[in-house]
Amino acid sequence: MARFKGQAEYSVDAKGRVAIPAKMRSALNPDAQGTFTLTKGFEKCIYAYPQDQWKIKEDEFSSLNLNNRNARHLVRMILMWAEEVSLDGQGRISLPKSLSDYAGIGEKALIIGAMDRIEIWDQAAFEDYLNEQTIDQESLAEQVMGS
Amino acid sequence: MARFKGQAEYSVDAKGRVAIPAKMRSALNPDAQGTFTLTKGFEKCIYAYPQDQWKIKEDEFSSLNLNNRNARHLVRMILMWAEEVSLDGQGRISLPKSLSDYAGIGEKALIIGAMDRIEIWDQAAFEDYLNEQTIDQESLAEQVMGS
DNA sequence: GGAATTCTCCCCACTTTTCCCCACATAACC
DNA sequence: GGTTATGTGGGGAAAAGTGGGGAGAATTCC
Repeated sequence: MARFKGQAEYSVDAKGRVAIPAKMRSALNPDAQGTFTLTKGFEKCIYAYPQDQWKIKEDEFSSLNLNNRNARHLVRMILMWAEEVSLDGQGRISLPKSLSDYAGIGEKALIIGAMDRIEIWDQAAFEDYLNEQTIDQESLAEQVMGS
Repeated sequence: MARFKGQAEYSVDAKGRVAIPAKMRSALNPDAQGTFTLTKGFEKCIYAYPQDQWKIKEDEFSSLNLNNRNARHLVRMILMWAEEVSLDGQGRISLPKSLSDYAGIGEKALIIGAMDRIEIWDQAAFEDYLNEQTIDQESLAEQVMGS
C-alpha cells in the first residue's frame, strides 16, 4: 500500500492544473498507473485516492447494506463527486471545476500526504481549518492513541 | 532496535545540510538503509526516526479508525510534517525548509541521541529550552521513574 | 447540417531546485 | 609521522515545477 506523507505548496495554473509532488508520485503503487480518483473530502478539501486504493474503497461500499437508507445516501454522496484523473507528462492532474469550487481552491494549493490518500487544500481554507481546531496535538495524541 | 545516545554540535551549511554523527550512523539498523523520516518534535526541534522505526509508527496510524474526526486530524498533523531523507555520500541529511524553520535552526545544530530517534535542535533554542525547565533533574527522576 | 467556438489533452520550453560527486581540512588512530 | 576516517564546502548534471502553444474532440449556435 502506498503511504503518502509530507506537504507541499504548489501553484494552480490558469488551466486548473496542479502538480503532484515528486515524492508522492514515487510512493505510488505501479498498479495505480498514474491514475487517481478524486472526491469530496470530509473537510473542505479534495481527496485523491490512487486507483488501487480506490478499488478497495469501492469494495467497502459494495459490502455495505444498501437496503439501509443511510448507507445508500452515503454511497450516493461519495460516488456522485468521484472523478477519475490521470497524471500528464509533467506529473500534474487537472482539477474538475465542481471539486475545486467545493474546496475553494485558488491560485495556491496545499498538497498533503495522509496515508492512503492525498489531500488537496486551498491554502487559506487550510489555515481556517487549523484555527477551528481547539484541541492541542499533545492531548489529541493521548486521546486518540491511548496512553 | 537502534538506540541512539550522545550529543554533538555540527554546523549547517548554506544548503541546509547537517552531518549525522558517525557514532549514530554506526548504531543504525541496516534495515533503515540510511534513510530517516523527519518530523516535528513536541518541543521546538526535529525528530529523526530511522526508516525501520518509522514503519512501526506508521503501522500504528494505519490501525486508527479514520472515520473519526479527531483521528483524521491527528494523522494529518503528524504526517504533513513528515518527510523522508537519506544520508548522502558524506553522511549528511538535508533539512527541509519547513522543519528547519519550525525548529529555528540556524548555523549551528545540536544533534542529540534519544533512544529510538535522533533529535535535531538549534543550539540557542536548546539553551532556551533548558532554561525553561524549572524542576531539577533529581526530582524529575523521582517523579517520572518512581522511587 | 455545417461552421464557429470552447474545452481538453498532449507536447515543448524555460527556470529553479535538488541531488550527486569531487575536493579539501581537521581530527583520530595506528 | 603517516594513514585513515570524519566533517565541511562547493560545482555541475539531472530532475522537478511552471507556463504556454497547438491539435483534436465536443459543444453550441446559426
